[in-house]
Amino acid sequence: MQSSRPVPVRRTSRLPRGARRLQLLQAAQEVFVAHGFHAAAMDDIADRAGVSKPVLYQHFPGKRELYLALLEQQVTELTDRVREAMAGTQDNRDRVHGAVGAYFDFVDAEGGAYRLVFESDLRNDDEVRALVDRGNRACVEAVAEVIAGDTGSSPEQAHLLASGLTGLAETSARWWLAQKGTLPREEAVSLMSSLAWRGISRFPRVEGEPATG
Amino acid sequence: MQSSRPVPVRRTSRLPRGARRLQLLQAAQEVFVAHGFHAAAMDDIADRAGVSKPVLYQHFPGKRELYLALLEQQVTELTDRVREAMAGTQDNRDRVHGAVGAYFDFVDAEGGAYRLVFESDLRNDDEVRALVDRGNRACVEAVAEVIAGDTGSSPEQAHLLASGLTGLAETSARWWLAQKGTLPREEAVSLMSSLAWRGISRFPRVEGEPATG
DNA sequence: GCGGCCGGTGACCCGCCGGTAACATCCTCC
DNA sequence: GGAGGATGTTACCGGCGGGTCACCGGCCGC
Repeated sequence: MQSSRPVPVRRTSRLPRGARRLQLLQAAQEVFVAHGFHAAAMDDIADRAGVSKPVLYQHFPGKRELYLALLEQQVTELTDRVREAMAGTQDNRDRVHGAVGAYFDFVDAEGGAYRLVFESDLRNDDEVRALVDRGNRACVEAVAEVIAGDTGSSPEQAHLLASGLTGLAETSARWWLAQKGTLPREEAVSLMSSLAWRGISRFPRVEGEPATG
Repeated sequence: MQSSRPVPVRRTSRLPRGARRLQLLQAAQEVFVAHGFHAAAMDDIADRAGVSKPVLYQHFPGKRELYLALLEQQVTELTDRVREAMAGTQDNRDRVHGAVGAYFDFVDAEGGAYRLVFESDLRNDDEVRALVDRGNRACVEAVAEVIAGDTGSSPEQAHLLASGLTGLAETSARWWLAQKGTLPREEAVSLMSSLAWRGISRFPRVEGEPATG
């Protein structure tokens, strides 16, 4: 009963520029996450998007720039989550719980995009290194500010402590992800935030903060 | 006054096989550390050793194998340091201090070889990933054993806690290295081991261990 | 209904780099 | 003092993959 027009369902009908760009980013992310930067070929990405290679170059100047666009997204994603966790409360115990949770959520996000940030195989590229470092420093800074404010630590000490705590969160989140299934998220987050909190609370001297279980 | 024999001081006189092999490993490590696996060319390594490329292939079957040999050295180096720190005392506070110190020393070793382990850009290679993971797990395991023994934690909890502590040590060590000069090693290690110890001591329930300042 | 243009394609180019083949040199040992 | 086997060298190959060129086709406005 329908018109029997041939229209043989092109694998991916033509897309307006904006939509195509998003689809390409999606495809590129999947490939980069799965294989890393070096093992990912532009042909792979184009194939994954059901499109030919020149289309990629109509939207991005090169492989590296495509990668950088995705990386920046994820770096921003993580730093936002961490900053929100730190700014969202005045209770330091909650801050720790929230920040640890932020790392767990980031790592657990659909698609494994965290790999771009934590397992990039292009860190020898100056721009990539700068981007990743900037994200790291932003997270450390957010934590260090509170530490410096609430303890007698020097800025150098506060930053070192903060880097340790972010490392604790990142590493345990990744461990939990790898062992997924053995511990529910909430239990893992609670466990690790307890560890972090017991460590950092009442450091050198706190300005009046109850200890916690 | 000397004999005017031409003998134009060969850049590197011939070497017996064993010595050459060591020299090549050294040169390769320098190049891999400086540029990572992908950006390092076999020609670079050969040049660095003052030798031509085929010599490399007389000693190693390929670039990947050369890299793996170096990587394994460093993985072993780290796990040995950590295991020694855990086995070298019965005092858990000392264990924490020693283990944190192990990470700091590893990261601070001449040549920056730690990058092979912590910043490898070949983790998408199965064998590389397996090697790095094995090292990580060995460190986590060494720490988790003590935690599981001295607290009421389940094995899963103990391993998660241990992974967090190793992450704390690794990340803070690398931060300290990057900021080198602002804090002396002993102060940094003491600070971070205090943080870790305050966190982990008296976890769920310890079997009788004094808290520490 | 047709010209232009936007979105898309197949085929190609070429530089880099891992890996090798063929040849040179020197040291040893008899 | 010369055969033989290490040790090294020069010159080359081949393919992988990033990046581009010339071309196609259908839809839109006149």
